[in-house]
Amino acid sequence: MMKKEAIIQNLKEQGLRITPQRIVIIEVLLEKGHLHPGAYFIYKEAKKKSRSLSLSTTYATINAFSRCGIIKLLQFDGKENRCEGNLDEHINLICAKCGKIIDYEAPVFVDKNEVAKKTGFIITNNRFEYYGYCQDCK
Amino acid sequence: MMKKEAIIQNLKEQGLRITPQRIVIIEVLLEKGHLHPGAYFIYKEAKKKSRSLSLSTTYATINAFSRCGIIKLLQFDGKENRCEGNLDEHINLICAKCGKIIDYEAPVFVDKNEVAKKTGFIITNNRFEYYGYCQDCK
DNA sequence: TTCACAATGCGGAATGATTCCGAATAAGAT
DNA sequence: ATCTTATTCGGAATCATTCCGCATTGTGAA
Repeated sequence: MMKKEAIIQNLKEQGLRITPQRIVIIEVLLEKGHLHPGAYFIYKEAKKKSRSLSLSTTYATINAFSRCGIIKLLQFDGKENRCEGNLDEHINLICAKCGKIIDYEAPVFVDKNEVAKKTGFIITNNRFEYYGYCQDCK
Repeated sequence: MMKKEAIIQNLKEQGLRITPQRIVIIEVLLEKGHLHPGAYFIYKEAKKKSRSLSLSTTYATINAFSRCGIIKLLQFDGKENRCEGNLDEHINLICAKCGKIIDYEAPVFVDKNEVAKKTGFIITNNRFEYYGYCQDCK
């Protein structure tokens, strides 16, 4: 994940305004990003620093950051969605019991040009996950 | 995907009862499984054959089939979940515009034993997806 | 075949994370 | 300092899915 100043610069270049709310959310993402935090967790953490922050602003900010490529949203049905700061192609190991998400660096050898040639499908994004049980829960 | 009789046999062995509702849903899955249908689509199709079928039964049945390993559920936040009959490890190409899902057979070179050794994580299930635009939508 | 009973089906209400709304506020350019 | 418009806020709305209590029905045993 980028440094705070670089993120702010990035947002400015994309025409987004830098607000106190967005700054505290950036800080939370930098401090807790490795936990793959959900919106509510981010909201709670950020609210400690900026008392008047609302949940809907947190959602709007997360979505804006995702559109800008600052973070990636991991969407789950029935459960909370989660934020990811590691934008490199990797596999997420997701514990079915405690919900912990572990980044596992492993190159996935798929040739995107070959996918396009075979199927006509243009790849813009990916999602690789293994479900199971983490060390603590198995 | 298995043949109808094999699926019924499989369900019986796992202690599930064979009801008319379940039979028509099996039929729809066999006929339309390649479309990766959602619960509502399955409900609509199955209702043509069995007039009194309810949506909640359709959900319950899909969940039961998923638990029995007949199908796999692809869960999406905000959108409908989708059913998958292809239980082999493969990558789904998901069109961001029309929602079409294409099966792409490609071996993923991850050694599950090595994952367990490195991280202590026991893999039970997987989800590999590429998002982008299909031939018709790009 | 009938019986018994747990599994299943049903419709409708509840759920809950997320989005939407309109009015108030404030960031950033001139 | 002023103006424009993105952003914020709280609460209401959304919507796929699950839950609820009660009615049916599949299935094994008698």
